[in-house]
Amino acid sequence: MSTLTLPPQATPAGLAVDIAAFAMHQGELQVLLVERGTLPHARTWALPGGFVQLNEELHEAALRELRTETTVELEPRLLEQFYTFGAVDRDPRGRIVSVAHMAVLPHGTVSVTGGGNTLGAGWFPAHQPPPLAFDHAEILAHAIERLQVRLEYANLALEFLPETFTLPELQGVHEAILNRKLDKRNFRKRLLAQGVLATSGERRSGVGRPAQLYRRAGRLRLVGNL
Amino acid sequence: MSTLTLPPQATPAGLAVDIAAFAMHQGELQVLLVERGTLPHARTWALPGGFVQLNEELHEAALRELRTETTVELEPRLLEQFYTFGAVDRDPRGRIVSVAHMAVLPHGTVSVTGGGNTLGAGWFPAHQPPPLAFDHAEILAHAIERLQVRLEYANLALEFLPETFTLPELQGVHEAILNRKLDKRNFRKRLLAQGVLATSGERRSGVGRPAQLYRRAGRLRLVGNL
DNA sequence: TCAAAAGTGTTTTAACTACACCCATGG
DNA sequence: CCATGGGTGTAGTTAAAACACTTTTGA
Repeated sequence: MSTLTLPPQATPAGLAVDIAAFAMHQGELQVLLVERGTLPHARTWALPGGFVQLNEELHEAALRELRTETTVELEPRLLEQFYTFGAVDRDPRGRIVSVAHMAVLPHGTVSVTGGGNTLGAGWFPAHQPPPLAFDHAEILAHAIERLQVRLEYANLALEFLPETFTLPELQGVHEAILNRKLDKRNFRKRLLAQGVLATSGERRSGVGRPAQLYRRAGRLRLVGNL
Repeated sequence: MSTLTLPPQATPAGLAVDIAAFAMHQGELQVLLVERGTLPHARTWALPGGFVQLNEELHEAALRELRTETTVELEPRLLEQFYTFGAVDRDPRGRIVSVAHMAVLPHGTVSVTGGGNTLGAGWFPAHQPPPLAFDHAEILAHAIERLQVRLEYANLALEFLPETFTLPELQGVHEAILNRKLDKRNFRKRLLAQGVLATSGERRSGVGRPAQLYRRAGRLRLVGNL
């Protein structure tokens, strides 16, 4: 597992992945964090992540770390590498380069428990995270930025919701990601004009007037590269 | 230089950088390639690149490789990491992960010669490159995509030009990067409305009517991260 | 005076913003 | 009947696209 035929001029560095995994809970954008159980930064919250194995692809490593460090029940709906953090001094253990990924976990992904070397796992407000280990605060900030960019031209918000959903729910996802309020009428106009939503006939009961249910009319998203 | 205190679970991989360095020549977007002198892919054209040293930042490694593999006279005006290519089988020597960078070399960067392990270096049409080693064709394609995106909201095209330039020259840079023709009147309107150009008084003589010279009125670009 | 390249305006269209009231339901 | 949340339309503004002729210079 550890034998390697690198050329002599290659100075091996530690290769890691970190994952900023997002979900919506209580109408808020939340990020999945783990409490580190080992040094450095023991008992500090961090993004889930770990070292890449020699025979696995980067996004496979990200998925594996998500699954072993936190018990999330569902498959991520989107997993995308967004930047590689490689500052010489970012990890006191030596030169460790982290390929940072952004993941979207679908609706229903709620209970998370620690696993592997972590003391625990939990959801935290993505826009106001607790103090984080290493350079993970920076990584998280960039992940949110990328999430906001993706929101525009992929219809990424759908990934946060169950198969059928109402327009106010969808608007809530957009607002939580962008961290600002949107105009109801303009939002509906824009989304419906895209033609990617189909009405799903039924209605969902609540406190006030029932809302029209929609489902996606279009394509799927891929987990993978670029 | 090669001693490292990585934790035991870290499986060291080779860490490399590759650079897609662009410049404008003869009104065409060109990319800097080197002819490999060593196996694998000896005598094949490739993006300049190489292994990152343990004590250097990723963008420093990219600059160093640019300088040692190709003799380029000038500093790049922009150097930006854009994606990390880490497929298990992308390099026959073993697991080597490449943090790909995009660079813009300013006007005047013309003569390039090989250096280091390369047999030679030269400029090639970026949109129609020769066959490339490893996964470098894919890397180059993504670099061009990123260049096109950056063109919009950074005024990146200025980086390809000397300090003073004419609007037709600037339009030519945009057209070469986007690989399509633009409308002269709309281009001028849009660029001048941005207010980042200042007239530079003088005029440059040529075949037809002389053109107004401009210079940037605004900010500088940084070499570095994000 | 001709060739060659620079320069210049208007109209149409699409997209985004701001903004206030009525509707359907459950309690 | 009232509280709660869902649903609807218009007018103004801004940004982009299409489109053809005149001006300045050197040869």
